[in-house]
Amino acid sequence: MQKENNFSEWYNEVIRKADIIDDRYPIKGMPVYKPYGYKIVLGILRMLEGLLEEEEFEPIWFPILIPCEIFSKESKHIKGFEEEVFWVLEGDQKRLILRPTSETEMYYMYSLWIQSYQDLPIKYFMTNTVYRYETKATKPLIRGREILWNEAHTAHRTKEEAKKMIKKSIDIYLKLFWEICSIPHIWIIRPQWDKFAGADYTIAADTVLPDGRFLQIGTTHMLGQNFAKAFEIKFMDKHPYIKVDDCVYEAVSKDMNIKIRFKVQDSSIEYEIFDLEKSSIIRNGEYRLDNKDIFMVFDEIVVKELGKNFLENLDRYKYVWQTSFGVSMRFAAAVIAIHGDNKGLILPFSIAPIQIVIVPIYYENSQRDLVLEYSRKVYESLKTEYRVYLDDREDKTPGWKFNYWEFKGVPFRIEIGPRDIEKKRVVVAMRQRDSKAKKIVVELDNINSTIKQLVDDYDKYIKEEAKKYFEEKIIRVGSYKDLKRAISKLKVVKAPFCMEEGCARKLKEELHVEVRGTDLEPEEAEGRCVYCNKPAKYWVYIGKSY
RNA sequence: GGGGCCGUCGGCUAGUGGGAGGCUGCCGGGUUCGGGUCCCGGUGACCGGGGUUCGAAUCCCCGCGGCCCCA
Repeated sequence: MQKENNFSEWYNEVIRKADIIDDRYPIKGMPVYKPYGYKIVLGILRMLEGLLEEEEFEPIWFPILIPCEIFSKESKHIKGFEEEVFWVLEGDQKRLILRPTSETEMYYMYSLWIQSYQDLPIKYFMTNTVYRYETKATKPLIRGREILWNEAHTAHRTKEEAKKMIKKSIDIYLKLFWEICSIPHIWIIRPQWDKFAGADYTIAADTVLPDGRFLQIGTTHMLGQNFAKAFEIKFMDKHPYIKVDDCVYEAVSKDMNIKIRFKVQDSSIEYEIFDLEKSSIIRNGEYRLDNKDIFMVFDEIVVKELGKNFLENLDRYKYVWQTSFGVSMRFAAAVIAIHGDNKGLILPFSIAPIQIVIVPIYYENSQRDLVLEYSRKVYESLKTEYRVYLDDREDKTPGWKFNYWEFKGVPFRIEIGPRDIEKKRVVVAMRQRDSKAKKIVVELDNINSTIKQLVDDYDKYIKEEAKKYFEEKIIRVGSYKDLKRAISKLKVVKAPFCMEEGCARKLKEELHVEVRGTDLEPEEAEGRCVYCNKPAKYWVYIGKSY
């Protein structure tokens, strides 16, 4: 089983043999996730939930079914998804769908919940399953019809806040992807023709699998006010008048360089309009209050004196700004595919279902009890801090167990035999890429502190390996010839591009590659488009993809 | 959306019109145990439905499922 030569075969074999999935369940694209595999996926999702909760997101649950009228509300959204939803019949009527993503069902309720700016921001997440009717070939964890994932949905008062949330989502995912799981990846702004249906723009994290294909492991969407308008998610905003003193209020327009100041009296309001540049009063006046709300009178004065444009937010009944972002179990596929080797899985320490396995070794029955007792002691001393498993099966030889647990990607193995008991030590073996485990003799007395150190070493080791791998996967090319050669060598490329959709389509037809998009800070290109030879606009990422 | 290939014990596979066999796993026993011990015995399958035929795992049709290629 060669990972480099035939990745697809390797992947299929590993996920079955390592007890990740059993795909014999007879529905296309719906395999069973076995405990070992499910624990990996859950471990990742729990880490993510923890990170979200640190940022004051709250968990929430919505139903799995969406009435089709609600689903259809945002026109671009439904266009993007209508062909790939599962219908649920009510009687013989197609009225319900299995959610393919939760924007519509959530935002239907958001419109009921949000009334005031004080209700904002809303930051909810949901770990759930979504359903997409895939007709093409499916692949466990990578493309299925049932997707386990975590989606977060926020609503904000201003565009700026929403933008900040986009940035925050990237920070959160960066922690999960790189710091915790050591998956190298790049953040890419998707081209307009490839954004999420209903979004203003989409930013996605892409990694590259060993077969040279991009795999999207996380996405974050600026939804703008598209869903807000479709679902009427409006709120009464804070008035723009700032109280500067007793009975004195001010409003400022930086665009117009103008400030207006109100002084509230018993039955009237005096106002002064300043030119901020010249710091002089342009004009002033007085208005009768007539028992009206002072802020309504402020509005009247502003409109009359300065026009509706003075404060763009004078209409205080506004649509929210929204973002949504998600990470699916696809990410677990990246962890398996990128770290694994020809001996099976290699798992990041923090998400490994079993972090340390203890293998007792003995030659004759007289040693057996002693070794097992010693092994149990070591097990007890480690189990509060780590997920440890004592493999005391007697029908398997130590050599068999070594290979078995290495296949499953257990980071550390502790070998305990008669020699170790004598010397009050253990042998710790660390999972290594494509070679036998690295063995380290550890004194029993400082086993806990040594393992702590070894965890750091292990983490650093898989990060270095992954980084090396990833750096070789992305190649900068300037010509079509080089692009073609790179693709044939199972790489993805960064190339100058004209940014025309038609050009991207032709590239897809000819080389079956996709234009994935630009860097977050798009890198301007000076030369010619790698395909059509017209002047290039930006360097973009191009490659085959899942 | 279009095309191709495929489906045999739990897994891998041989058999292409007339005996369903091997390896592995699993169960029992013995032997081994610091890198997948070895031996003996047992267990276990033709994806579902229809058709052709004296006779079908094998040929034909439909369905379900898998893999690959093209748009």
